[in-house]
Amino acid sequence: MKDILDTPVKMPAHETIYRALREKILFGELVPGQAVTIQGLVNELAVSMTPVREAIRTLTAEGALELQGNRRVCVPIIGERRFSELGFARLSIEPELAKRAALNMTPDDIEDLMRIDVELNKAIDSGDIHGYMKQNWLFHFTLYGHADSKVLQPLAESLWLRYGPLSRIVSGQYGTRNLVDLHDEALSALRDSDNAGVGDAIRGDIQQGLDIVRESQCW
Amino acid sequence: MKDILDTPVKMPAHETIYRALREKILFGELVPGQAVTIQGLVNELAVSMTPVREAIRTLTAEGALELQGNRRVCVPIIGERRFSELGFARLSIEPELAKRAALNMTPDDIEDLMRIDVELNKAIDSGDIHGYMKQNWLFHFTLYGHADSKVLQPLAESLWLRYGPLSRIVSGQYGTRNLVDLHDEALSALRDSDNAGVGDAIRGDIQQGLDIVRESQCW
DNA sequence: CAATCCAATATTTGATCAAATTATTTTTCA
DNA sequence: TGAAAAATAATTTGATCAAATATTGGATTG
Repeated sequence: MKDILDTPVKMPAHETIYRALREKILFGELVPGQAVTIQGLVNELAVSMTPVREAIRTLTAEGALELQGNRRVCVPIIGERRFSELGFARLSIEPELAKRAALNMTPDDIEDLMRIDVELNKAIDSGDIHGYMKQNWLFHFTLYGHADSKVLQPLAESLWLRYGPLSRIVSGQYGTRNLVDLHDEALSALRDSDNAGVGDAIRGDIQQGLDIVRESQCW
Repeated sequence: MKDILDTPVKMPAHETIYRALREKILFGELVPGQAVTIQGLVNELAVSMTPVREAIRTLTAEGALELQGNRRVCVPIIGERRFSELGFARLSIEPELAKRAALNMTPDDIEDLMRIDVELNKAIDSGDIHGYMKQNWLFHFTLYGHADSKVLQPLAESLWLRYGPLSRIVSGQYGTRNLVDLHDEALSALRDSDNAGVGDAIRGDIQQGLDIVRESQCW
């Protein structure tokens, strides 16, 4: 019989490597165009090739990395065309995910989200770009997590992996001062159990972010 | 300097393995719940572990395979909940993809699609389920291919990888006799350069398929 | 029924080979 | 002779394999 405490204390190396790389991409530590070499990671992380290869394969399948013809991989460069697709997909998936999440959330869950929003605003006020990136991600995905979705959530994660580096560039250019979001509207709708309203707030939040990136013309 | 003929004659082993497995899942040769072991593939395909691991990682990231807690992998079992998500995502992505594809298609491209539709109908008439699965996939994805989409198309492929096994089960239960589609409507809209109409036809086609699977209650 | 052992399987490593990039040298032509 | 192009060598990187290690699930046994 399985124990209730089902926490696997030991994580496979490929999983560890995957998470480390993923974080770097998601929060913009790796810039678009930057090469990611297997051997480089082998040396940097003191592990063997196979788990590194697996981590890279996973990230590549998720769109976070891209195979260049010559069997090299790099962080993809997003042009206007792909940005448009990314925006369409995010607007199609994430509001629905938020709506489905709202359906399942308890007052405690909402408080968790409020705490994250507080941290987020602190990061904005202090100009901490990495903190902003992280808390913003955390806000969206602790929300989405409550949808208990095995299909839509991975899709959203894949889209954020591609959006992250772009967003990081824009934040780096303009700082965090004039960043705004519709998280308060989302939280307010959550408290009112207005599920559709949560979806609408998230849609607005995404649209706002997309507009900022589009205006910055970083391609 | 590089030659104009840049055709890589040799494909990496992990790519070959990936494609073979992918086909089997896509066209229902592997049924939901079926286990996929690394060693099994090593013996079956007479290759080494590393490329097999990579192929499995890629398919897992695409949702075509699923990690069971105990580091085993199997073809995922789709329940009602996930089916609903799958349907929502397909309806959100694929009509848009079709619309964008229509924008770029020449009369020759449309003829290619008509030829595929002829083959598809032959497969239906002869009760060839595998042929039906393959030609139906081919119809949708040669269409989608013209959208030249690096974001939406991979999403659609990922969704089909999960939809395939389900669709195969239903076809196996009821045969190909009463299968219908809206491909003629799509082709007709294509000939009229009615891009939105192409999207609508594909939406209808997908909805029809979803309804059939839902009615069959295969969970 | 629980603890322990065993077989099957997954994970990781280090080594080897092949391909691609970069650096260097040689050749060619004005 | 000098500069650009071509060829070649050296280095880096990727792909594959086979062996060693670790984990899991089930059988065995007390």
